[in-house]
Amino acid sequence: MRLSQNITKTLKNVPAEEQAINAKLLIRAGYIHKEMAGAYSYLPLGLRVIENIKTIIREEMNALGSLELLMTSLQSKDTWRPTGRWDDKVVDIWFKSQLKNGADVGFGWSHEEPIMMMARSRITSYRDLPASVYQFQTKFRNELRAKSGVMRGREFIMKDMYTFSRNQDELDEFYNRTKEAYLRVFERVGLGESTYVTFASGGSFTQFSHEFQTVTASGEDTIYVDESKRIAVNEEVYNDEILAQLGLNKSDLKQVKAAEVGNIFNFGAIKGEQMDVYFNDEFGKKQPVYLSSYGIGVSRLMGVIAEHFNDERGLIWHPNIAPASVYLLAIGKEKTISAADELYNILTGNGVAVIYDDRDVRPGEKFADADLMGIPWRVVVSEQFIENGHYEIKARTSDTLKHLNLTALLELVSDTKDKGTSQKKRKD
RNA sequence: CGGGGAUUGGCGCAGUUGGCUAGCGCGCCGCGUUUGGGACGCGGAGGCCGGAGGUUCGAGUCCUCUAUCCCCGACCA
Repeated sequence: MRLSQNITKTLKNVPAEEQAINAKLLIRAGYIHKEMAGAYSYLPLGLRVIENIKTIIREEMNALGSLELLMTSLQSKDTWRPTGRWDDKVVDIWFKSQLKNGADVGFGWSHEEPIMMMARSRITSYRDLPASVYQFQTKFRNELRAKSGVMRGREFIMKDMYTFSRNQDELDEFYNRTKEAYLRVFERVGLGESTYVTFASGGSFTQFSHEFQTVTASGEDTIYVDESKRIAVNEEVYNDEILAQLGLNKSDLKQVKAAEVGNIFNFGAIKGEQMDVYFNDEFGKKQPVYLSSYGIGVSRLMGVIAEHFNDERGLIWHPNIAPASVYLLAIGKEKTISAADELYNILTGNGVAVIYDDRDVRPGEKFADADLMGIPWRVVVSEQFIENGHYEIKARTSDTLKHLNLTALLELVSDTKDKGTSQKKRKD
């Protein structure tokens, strides 16, 4: 993209109402716009990050054999009746409204019940199982208090996956594969080292659910991390008995703040029984469908990453999710500008995402914006090096300047992104 | 939902014990000089002071109500 065409401008001042680092940086750099507390729009740059995160998740979910679909945001009251979760006293974060005819509708805060309703008439035989679907959806949750920028919104983007299984073993097998896939997702967005599989409350369904918690000072949860085992325990289930059960020693655990970026649930047969979703097994016997559900907060993930990777100059995106790989600018007049135009076309033609700062402003401003936006590579076309066909290149994370010819430049900026799932790579 | 803080051009802020055409910085527009880390000069535009009601000769400033935002806590399937 040409920066002269971008609708946003970077800001020197942050709106005073934003305290969270993620919101400050994302707003200053032009990634998001606040509509109201807990509701943010994704501007062109922000949307690119969201889409890049989604692409990674999509690849990993597809590799599990799950199929993408898209459910509705409007939900019927009847759908939620069997489990009692339409009741505001049971679920206190509902947004609700009425149709013109007076019928109640809810705005989806989860799609567990709706997916079961959908499955009821479609999954009728053991031959239909196992099956898995996922979606990227806007969820609505009427939080009493929105906070922390995009980390706890009333409207947010979530990837939710639902898997139907014939029995507990089959469910567990998928559950464990998904756990691995989730770890790959967090690895690929750059949070691998600071994200832990965390034992958390399983609600009324199982003893535990598994959360994926990223260590960050702005996190809302307190967890106890065993760094060598790469496992953590949420404080909500932290006690001697459970530590013994998990084989963890109190002395190995470190208490840290963390943000929940993913959560996976094992519902067993309960949802199927509650919602009357049964199938006939090979003996013609009626059996409940086993359900498991898997969530990743996509927009929250962007916030956590922004919180996690930044410095005094601004954001620092991992190459896999950055809105562009290269921030290109020319210093000088006609000659360097036309050389930069040419380089822009070459890079773009080679599939490199480029933010081309073609604005008529001084270099210092462009450097500052390149840093604030957090683009992995900064490429400068200048008179000094144009003669021998060299470009100046600098990584966002380093102060070292390199001078490379076109071939070397292309190689460098294309190499930083991974090319798909590690699963895919193995198959190749 | 309990407690605390805030609301004045697009953004950040100032505005004394109520007083005259509500200021400053950033940003924006025009002209010129500039061009390797957010340049400078000159000239401009832009404000129902969150909203409603009240006190007063006079309200950004005082009173009442209300809305919104932020933070701490509670909540978070």
